[in-house]
Amino acid sequence: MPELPEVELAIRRLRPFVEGRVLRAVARLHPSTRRALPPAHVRAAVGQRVLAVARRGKYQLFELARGDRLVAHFRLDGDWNVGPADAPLPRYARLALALDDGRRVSLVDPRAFATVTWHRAGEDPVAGLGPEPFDPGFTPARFRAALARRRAAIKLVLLDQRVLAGVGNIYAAEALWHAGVHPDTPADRIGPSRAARLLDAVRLALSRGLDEPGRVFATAQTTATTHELMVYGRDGEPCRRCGRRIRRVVHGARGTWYCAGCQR
DNA sequence: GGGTACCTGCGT
DNA sequence: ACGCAGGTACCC
Repeated sequence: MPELPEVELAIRRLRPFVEGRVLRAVARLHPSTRRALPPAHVRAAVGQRVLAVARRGKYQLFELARGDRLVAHFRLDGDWNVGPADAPLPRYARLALALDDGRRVSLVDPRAFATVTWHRAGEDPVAGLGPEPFDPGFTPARFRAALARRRAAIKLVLLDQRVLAGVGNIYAAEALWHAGVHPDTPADRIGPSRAARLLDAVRLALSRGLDEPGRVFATAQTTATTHELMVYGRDGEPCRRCGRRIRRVVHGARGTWYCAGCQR
């Protein structure tokens, strides 16, 4: 599932191919992309140069020459494929951008949940989105103040993109494990020191997703390699810190995995 | 705060 | 053949 780290890595791979290129055509290949991007918006985007690709949370912003933007969101399993424009489309291609150098960027998305939308210059396409987790201005005190306004389970609050941008189901569970915080803890009962620990844990969990795969990383209690998960999806397996069986519960129709031994 | 829709592959 | 998974928008 693409969360902040996977989206960031996808953008880094894509940038060399699209920055500076002109969009020659946009093909909408599925009802989902036809709904999100009507013909008038396709016409507005075609012919423009892509100046840059930026990320906000899990959103990808294609900055076009006239100041408007195409904004992509991978949702559950979107990804980019880059290839020659005359090659067969990849399986599950839902949208294709033809570039002026003969290449084609395809949005590959089996479940067709991903969206690409167009936004006029001056419009904020990500209004209401919370701070970036790695923004140095996002301090533990600000994080704690945001949590203090919420009574819901911390697991749900971490997923709320208005509180923090880019954390999804996987990294929320991972961060709570790193911080030793129980997922059902009411957010407003997390004090300054635990908030600071949790913000560090969010950053650690996201960093591991951004890291070179297979790199060894260590905490005080554990050693693991990057992209190895501590709790997510490990129902019934032993906790890597204390050995207790990882449990799975459901929060608002979404699985949460945690260790009852070391998350309080 | 919960419920539903969107969509398709996959596990059962 | 059935039903679940999941991020977000939109319903109340």
